[in-house]
Amino acid sequence: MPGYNPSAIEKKWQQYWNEKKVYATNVKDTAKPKYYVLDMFPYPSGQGLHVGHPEGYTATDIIARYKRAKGFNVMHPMGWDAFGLPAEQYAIKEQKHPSVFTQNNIDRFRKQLQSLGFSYDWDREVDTTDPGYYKWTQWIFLKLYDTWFDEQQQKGRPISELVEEFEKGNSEFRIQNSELGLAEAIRWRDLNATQQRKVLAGYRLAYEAEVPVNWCQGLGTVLANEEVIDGKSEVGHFPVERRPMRQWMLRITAYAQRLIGGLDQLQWSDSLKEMQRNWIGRSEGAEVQFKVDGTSETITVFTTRPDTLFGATYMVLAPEHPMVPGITTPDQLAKVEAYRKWAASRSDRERQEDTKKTGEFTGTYAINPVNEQRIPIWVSDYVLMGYGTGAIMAVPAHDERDYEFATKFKLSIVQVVGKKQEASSKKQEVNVQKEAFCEEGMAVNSPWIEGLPTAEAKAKITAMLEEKGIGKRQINYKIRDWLFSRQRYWGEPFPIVHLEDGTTVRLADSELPLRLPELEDFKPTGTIDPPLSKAAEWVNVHVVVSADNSARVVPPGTPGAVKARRELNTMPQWAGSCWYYIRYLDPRNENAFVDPAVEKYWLGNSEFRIQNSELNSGGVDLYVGGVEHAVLHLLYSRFWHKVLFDRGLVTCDEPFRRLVNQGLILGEDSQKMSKSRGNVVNPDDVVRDYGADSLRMFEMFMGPLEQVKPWSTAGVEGVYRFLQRVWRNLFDENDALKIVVAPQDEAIRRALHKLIKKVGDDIERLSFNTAIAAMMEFNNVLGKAPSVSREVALTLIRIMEPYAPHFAEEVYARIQSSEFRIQNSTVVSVSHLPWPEYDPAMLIDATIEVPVQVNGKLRGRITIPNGADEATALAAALADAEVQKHLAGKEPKKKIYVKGRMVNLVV
RNA sequence: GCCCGGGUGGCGGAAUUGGCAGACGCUCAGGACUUAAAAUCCUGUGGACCGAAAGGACCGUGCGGGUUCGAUUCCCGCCCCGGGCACCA
Repeated sequence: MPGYNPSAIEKKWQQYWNEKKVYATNVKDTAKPKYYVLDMFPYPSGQGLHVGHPEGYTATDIIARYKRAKGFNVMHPMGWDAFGLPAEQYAIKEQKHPSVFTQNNIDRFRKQLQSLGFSYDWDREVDTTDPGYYKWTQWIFLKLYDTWFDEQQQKGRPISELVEEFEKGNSEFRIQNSELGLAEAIRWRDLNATQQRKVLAGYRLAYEAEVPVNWCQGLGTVLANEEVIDGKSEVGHFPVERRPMRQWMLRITAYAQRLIGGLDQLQWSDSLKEMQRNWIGRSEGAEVQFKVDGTSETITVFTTRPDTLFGATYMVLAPEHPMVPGITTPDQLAKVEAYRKWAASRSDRERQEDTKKTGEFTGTYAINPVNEQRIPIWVSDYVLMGYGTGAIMAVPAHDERDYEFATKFKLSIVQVVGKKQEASSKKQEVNVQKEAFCEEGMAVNSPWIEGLPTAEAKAKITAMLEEKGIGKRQINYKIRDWLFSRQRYWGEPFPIVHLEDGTTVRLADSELPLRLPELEDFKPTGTIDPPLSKAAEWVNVHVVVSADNSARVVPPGTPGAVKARRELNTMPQWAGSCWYYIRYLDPRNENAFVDPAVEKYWLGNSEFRIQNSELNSGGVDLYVGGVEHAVLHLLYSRFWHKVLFDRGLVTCDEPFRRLVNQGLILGEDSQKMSKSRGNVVNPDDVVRDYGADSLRMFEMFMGPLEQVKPWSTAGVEGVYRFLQRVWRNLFDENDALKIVVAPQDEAIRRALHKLIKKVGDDIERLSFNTAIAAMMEFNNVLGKAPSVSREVALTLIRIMEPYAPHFAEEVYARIQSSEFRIQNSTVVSVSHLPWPEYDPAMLIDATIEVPVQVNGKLRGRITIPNGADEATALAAALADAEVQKHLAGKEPKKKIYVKGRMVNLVV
């Protein structure tokens, strides 16, 4: 059957591209500017590909193909984030090893992706479950383990440098460890090895801690804060409870300021940056010390409104605050203890759902340091131990929560902020007895800062507190350290062993990868013991520990060997995806996680800057993926990257320079696609019925990439018809090429040059839908032409290639073979043609049509020479019959000519 | 409650720097081809008004106001939708 037939051509070209490695990247071709375009790492689920996947993947593929044609060295890889719960749970159910299931899924996913004609360099494929990959995940973990954060320099430094600082006895680096109760004057060399390890453990970016964690019984593991939504697990929606457990943590809080600051230079959407800022939650304020009346103790509170200090009429401690038992009076003790028990029994969920104020009076008073007033100290669970100091000064006049509490427990409310007086406006009443006034304004009833606007009042009172030694400026963050261990089998094992003295040491690099033990039964144990506890032989080892605290596993009886137990937890799924974009650059390197020269070219931010670009081109140039990773992957990954940067292992400080979130594709009924609604579209079916090129084109034609939009089968047919129409403009009813060698008429050549410019500009700004519209428009014009020249045909398919690569390749091959035989040895591909240049002169028409308005309303059109001056244009406008009619003989009092745009006459 | 997006025909959307609102596609209607249908091609398709017709005049980008010769675009106030955060002091 003649005509455009995708099923007959697509497989053929996919195979050709694969065999000839048409899209392989030469990483060392550093003479060219680089462009790194990345898709978010897919989890190869058993469900296979969803129509949402090709949306982002087609967008990046268009960019990749376009940039190659523009002379860039393009990195466009794909791989698998393959560790994780679904495969493990399925494997348990099916009594198979998860690796088998994972490999099957990967094969299916790869096949599906290849059926869409993406120009990935498949030789760079990575798989997080491959020991050749996770060796380096473990290696990076050890870099975190071997790094401490220097607050002064705001930078991660090698732990060996901390040891040097300790050895020097530098007073700025006091040896601290609460467990050991070390004295001020302690010298590093006086500590034994165990003590030294315990001290260092308190500084490492990867550390173990006994903390209240999110335990999810349903998943049999703990979860990070970011993985818990409304008290339930993000995966599977199982209930999550607070439970103290010893777990591995990553000190992401140390990087809070850098993670916020780094956002400014990124080309990300405002909403995404805002989500990260909110999650990190920076608050500027002050810490203030309150004396406890009748004792020598002080309570430190954190406030963002130090200007309201004069309005603090009581104080609240979190129920878990360590000072509560000590300060509670004997007659209140029973009540306070009962309250503490009750509060402890409440889950996070209950707390979130029920925000009614509860609490008890401790019987004790504090002294407000600014006015010496005695204020009662209460205990209430509306103050959280995990934020600030776990204690607040309550200012009910200017804080809604405090107001609610004060009203309920009949505590006094004193106004210390009023509305700003503005000369013209009437003074509006603020009645803090009726309602808290939480806005900024002007300090009142506050001797030190009377009459000052809020911002100034904050600054002044903070300075005064610092001067008097009763407070200081303080910045707090909401973000908590990242809980990094999981009680599951299918993840990276920690390259860590536990010694009998209760300390941990790392494995030496030469011990990596630490492979997962083969287990018959890798089900969760039903307790907090991870499945790896079942691998007794693997767990119990003998090691030799070197001076730098790294261990090598040795046979028992080796001189110097000591007993050790391996860490039983595994890493969370996020570990592998934190750095995959680096591994793609050098995926088979066995000696380094990436070759430094390769890293510098592809990610470095100084030497290979794109010419004439104001933007710093370091990192991945374009990253496309779903918004669901806003505070998970994207935060974790930035954190790891900054640590690697600090340690000199990568040369740019942000991994993803420009990031775009593709919008969700809804079902044809504008509802979320779901099996239960029966509105799920399977890409395989679309490819079968219309071909990959139509699927690709339609997904781009639906609307702006970032927007949520519904699927439309009629719309797919629309772009399919478009491809057929292009085909028919080039081939006759017997598929004989009908293009001619004679030059094309000028009107069409002009339209073509405009199209070249339009499509290029639109791709640059990711406006793929308008580029397709322009191609359609051009093709409509072409269809009316008596013939199509070879030059026009080649240019058109070159422009279409990023969108419809199989189509373009087929047409190109037919044009080629009609003219000369293709040598078998050379790889011929339309993708090797450079992007066409447009001739600026061809964009300018000799005459232009300009609308003429009278009093702002469109009344006529004039045709004038392009570039005509104002006088010419106005004369033409005034001479126009329609315009004359509306002027009704009146002389315009104002004549406006916007060059080449329009004329407006005002009468 | 707070923060960030957004609101344009029957539908998806376009209008890039304040300058012809509705490009392009879908849908629908009419026509050509055909014994017929499909496919294909052509014409029309924001609303309402006057006119037999050619044509003419009006309204229109969530709502109300403002700036401007001119506003989908800028400013103020409000309504609605989507997303995020939420006792974080």
